Amino acid sequence: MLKFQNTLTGQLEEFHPQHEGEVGLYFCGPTVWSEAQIGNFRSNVFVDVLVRYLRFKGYRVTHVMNITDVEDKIIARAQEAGQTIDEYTAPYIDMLWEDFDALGLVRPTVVPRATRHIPEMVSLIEKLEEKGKAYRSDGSIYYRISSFPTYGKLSKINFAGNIEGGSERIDTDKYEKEDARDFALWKEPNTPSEHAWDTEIGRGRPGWHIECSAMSMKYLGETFDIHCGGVDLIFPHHENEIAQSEGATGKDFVRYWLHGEHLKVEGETMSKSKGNYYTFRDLTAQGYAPVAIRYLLLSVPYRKQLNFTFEALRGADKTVMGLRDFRARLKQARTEPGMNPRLKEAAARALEGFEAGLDDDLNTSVALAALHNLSREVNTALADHSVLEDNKRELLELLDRFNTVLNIFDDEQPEMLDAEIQQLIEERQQARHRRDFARGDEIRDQLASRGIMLEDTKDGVRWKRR
RNA sequence: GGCGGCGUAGCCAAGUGGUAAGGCAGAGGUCUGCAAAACCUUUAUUCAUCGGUUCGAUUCCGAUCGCCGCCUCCA
Repeated sequence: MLKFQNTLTGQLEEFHPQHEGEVGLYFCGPTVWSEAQIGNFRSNVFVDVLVRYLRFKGYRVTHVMNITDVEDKIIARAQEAGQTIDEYTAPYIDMLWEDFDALGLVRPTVVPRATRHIPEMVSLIEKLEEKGKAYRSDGSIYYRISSFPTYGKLSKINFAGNIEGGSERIDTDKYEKEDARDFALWKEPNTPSEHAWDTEIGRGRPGWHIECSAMSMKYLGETFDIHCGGVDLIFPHHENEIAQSEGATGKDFVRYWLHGEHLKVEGETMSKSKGNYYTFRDLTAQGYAPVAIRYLLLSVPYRKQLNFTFEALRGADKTVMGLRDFRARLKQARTEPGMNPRLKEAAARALEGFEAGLDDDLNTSVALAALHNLSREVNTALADHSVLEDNKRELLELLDRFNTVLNIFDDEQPEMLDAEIQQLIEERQQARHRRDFARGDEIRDQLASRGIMLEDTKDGVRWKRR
């Protein structure tokens, strides 16, 4: 039984989608004004595993990830560069998809862009105005929080006590707001020349929060199943989404709120000033494999802070290699007909452990342990040739099933060798038959320098690319 | 100041009121012409510290120390 820790209720709850067999899921995607850093990708990997596991369980998933391509910083920077908003954001969006592919992230079903959904936002704001939940001030439109009594239910922030303590941070003079907590739904242009949209509610640009409310409800309905994001979005972003959406529809907005924890780097906050700020490309440029980064990011349950260290990343790299070699070895194994009951049982146990782990609020650590235990048992069996034909088939199918969720085995293995390399391997075999080990080692080193690692076995020679 | 999370072997970490998953690294061994790979064995009497509750706590409670996050636009 699949269970999630729901931020809204603070409880571990059984998951039942509102429509049998179908799941609507929204993830607050990136703001495309700079290159994303690895912490962003931890959230992406979390959502990726979540979507993949829901599909593994047989659900049809509509996976929506927005792109915030309009925002004050974007408007300002585009203007500085003399570019349109689309021109300014295009390279960051291209980079996003390259990183997505490299990390093996499944593409979302729908990727709405804020700039393409201004009418939806406008009509949502109009609806709020009609209901008296929004007001105009100084050319902008604000949400009236006093009209939404349950404000704070997601973040559990007690505003009665908080306003007193933290009020210095709110510059009440700057905004003509009724209440310090009120937030902008629609902002008037700062300057007449600034990029803005002419709409029924005036000239301006949307507030950040309204984007997600408008786009999620457009594609998933007024009530949908799962909304994900990083913990930092709980307040105010998701709290405001609830206020806007529920204020407008009068219905529950989201049934399960799941929030991913942040990343620490070498035990500290990642920040540019500390020099420990890394983008995905920083790591791949240092030679770390994307799949190793993926493995490290998914190896710790999403609700736990993950301490990102280079030692751990190197470990992840070795681990992924080991698993990949394990599958390749199993694939190449020569087997006798039949089924070894011990291994059949091991496979069943692995599947059970894998599902039990992921069912428990997506505990990937436990799921991976099940895979590693299977790997050890099968490796042992491989060593004494007790893997039989039916086991091999069943185990390979099982690994493929696991991989639909984990996506850590890439199929690099049986690509065609260059004829030249093939020939060298053949030549080495002949040299070894002549007991000419010097020549054999020479060829082995030659291949190694080209990234082809040889492995001598009783049955012949096995190779792999490194 | 208010609220929340965490502190488990060299590193990343799971976990539970009944005696410590998994990965990486380390040590020894098997195999091998040497390697590599693989396999086997091994690596925390102990879960930040100090108290308390309990027959029993790493797991519950309290205090202390340390780290991280949120408290208006940062995954």
